[in-house]
Amino acid sequence: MTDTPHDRIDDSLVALRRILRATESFSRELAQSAGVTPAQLRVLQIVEQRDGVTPKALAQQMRVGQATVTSLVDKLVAGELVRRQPSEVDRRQTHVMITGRGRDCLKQAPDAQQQRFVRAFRQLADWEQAQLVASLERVAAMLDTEPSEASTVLVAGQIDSAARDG
Amino acid sequence: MTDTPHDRIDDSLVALRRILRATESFSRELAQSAGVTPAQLRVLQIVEQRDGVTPKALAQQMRVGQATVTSLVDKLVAGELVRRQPSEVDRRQTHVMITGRGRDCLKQAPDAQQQRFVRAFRQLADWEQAQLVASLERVAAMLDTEPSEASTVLVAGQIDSAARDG
DNA sequence: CAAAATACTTCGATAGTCGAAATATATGGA
DNA sequence: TCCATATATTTCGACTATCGAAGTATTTTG
Repeated sequence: MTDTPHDRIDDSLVALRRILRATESFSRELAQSAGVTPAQLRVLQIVEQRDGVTPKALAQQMRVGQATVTSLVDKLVAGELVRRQPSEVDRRQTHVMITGRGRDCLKQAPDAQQQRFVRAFRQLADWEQAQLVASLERVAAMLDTEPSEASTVLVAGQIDSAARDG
Repeated sequence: MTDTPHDRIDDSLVALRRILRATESFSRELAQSAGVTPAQLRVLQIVEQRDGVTPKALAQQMRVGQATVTSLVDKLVAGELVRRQPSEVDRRQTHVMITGRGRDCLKQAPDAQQQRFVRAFRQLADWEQAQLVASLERVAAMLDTEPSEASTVLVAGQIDSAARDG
């Protein structure tokens, strides 16, 4: 037993995979209910938090090419969830700004999964919560060496509402 | 402090997001180094574990449409990583079988990220490992209500090799 | 001021994904 | 037996995400 770390690693990875899958599918649901695709939602979330962010910064934070960002922003602009505003300072740049409709879009997502998580989390004892956070952070550190650019909260809007109304 | 579960939930979600991102990008790297795309790799992993699996089962396990599976299997077949074999019993069905080349493909992936995880994990004390697994499973349960169909190990092939050679 | 760098968009290509329609086979009555 | 219905899969058409390369506009540098 002592010399079978294999099983535990295996279990960890299975659990990680479950987390991954749940989060993926949550992200898909959420995006759908908000009327945008997951990738578009990521952009929208970032733009909400860093209003006026440039496409380049978006690309870096999301770790995709600028061309991709252009195409995603195009779609959000078409849906009037964000708008482009040319920079006054450096006219090569544009700023991506969230619109009222964009904010609404972020707010109104029902997000079954996340509420479930939040609800479950809040029922844990204090020490359990603390331990869970510590464990998660530890795992994250084990996986993620990067300076960890974008640590945009999973779904910023919902956290507030879900965590508050208890 | 006691009435600010907000921060902890927030921290959890940030950590989850980091895990998610790390796993995503790991999955991409891995897939690339194996010469297939992430989605194709998922198929390959499942086929390795359940040799002769049908497209329908694949679709259910991966939670995508059958059309998607067809297209993914097409590509793997083109690369000779799997082959299709018509069922003898029910001739509507086909079985997807992994080839030698497919197995090689799964084995030879370098996977920087995962090795890092495995290495870090194995350096933890016994009780820490146990606790981490418990926490991960707990979080997975909190996120994932489903009967959790596909819990294919994250990357089956690597675990063996990485966990063994210690 | 000309050359090089930078920010962004456009264009063409590939992959994943879906739903609907088509095809082949199986099964269950009458 | 034969037909209607159900099932397994593929094909087809459409859309999104993504990339790299080329193009455009602007800034910085020498």
